[in-house]
Amino acid sequence: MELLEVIKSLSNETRLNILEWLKDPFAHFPEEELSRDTPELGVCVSDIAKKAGMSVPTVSDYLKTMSAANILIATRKGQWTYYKRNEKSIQDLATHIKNKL
Amino acid sequence: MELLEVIKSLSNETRLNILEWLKDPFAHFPEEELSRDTPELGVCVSDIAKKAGMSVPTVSDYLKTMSAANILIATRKGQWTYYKRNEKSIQDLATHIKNKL
DNA sequence: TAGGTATTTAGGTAATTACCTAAATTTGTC
DNA sequence: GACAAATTTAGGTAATTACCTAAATACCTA
Repeated sequence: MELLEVIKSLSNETRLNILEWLKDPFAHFPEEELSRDTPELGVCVSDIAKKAGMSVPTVSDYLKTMSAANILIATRKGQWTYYKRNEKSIQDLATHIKNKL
Repeated sequence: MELLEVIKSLSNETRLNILEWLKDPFAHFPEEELSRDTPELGVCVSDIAKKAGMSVPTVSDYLKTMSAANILIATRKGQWTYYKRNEKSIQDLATHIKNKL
């Protein structure tokens, strides 16, 4: 785990919000958006961008940064890219801070 | 705890290094520097700046940022300001990431 | 009060990050 | 192949962060 990269990927309010929204997508995104597709893959870029109130390219880049840091998992399905949390990496981060930092 | 403020205070390589050096000062700073004063207060600004290879004002500002985020504890004694880790806040951060993020 | 050391504050420039719009790419459908 | 939708890439500007030097402040001791 590249601690600095992970921390940097979380050092922005919108990115931190996205991570929290994805903890419980049904609480944060309209049901009709989620149920269009397989919700276990996560939420697609444009739905997240809408929720964040930011442009799609900006949010696309945020999501890419977070999945490069391994905090999110991206799944391409057709023309959509879905993002969900990488729970293992998030727990690894907590453990690393607890024991090593 | 202001999660974003804490994360931002850690989102820099030098600041992250400082936090690690302070975990075991005797392993990272010359003994004669530490023993000049009461080591339980931590390490003074100029010793940390020397170790980091950066200017004193830059490091002074880094340390201020980290103690504003409550990750370090500052103690002024005479003309020196000593900094040590705030172990409780670091554990709180780990717990917060584990359970809430 | 004078002078020395440690630190902080001020003020500057360079690098990075935060966003945007426009253009290009990918994938699905007719 | 042509068109449409979703995403990504490119390229730009504004804001923030990363540093520095110089100046100011704090505290000690003679």
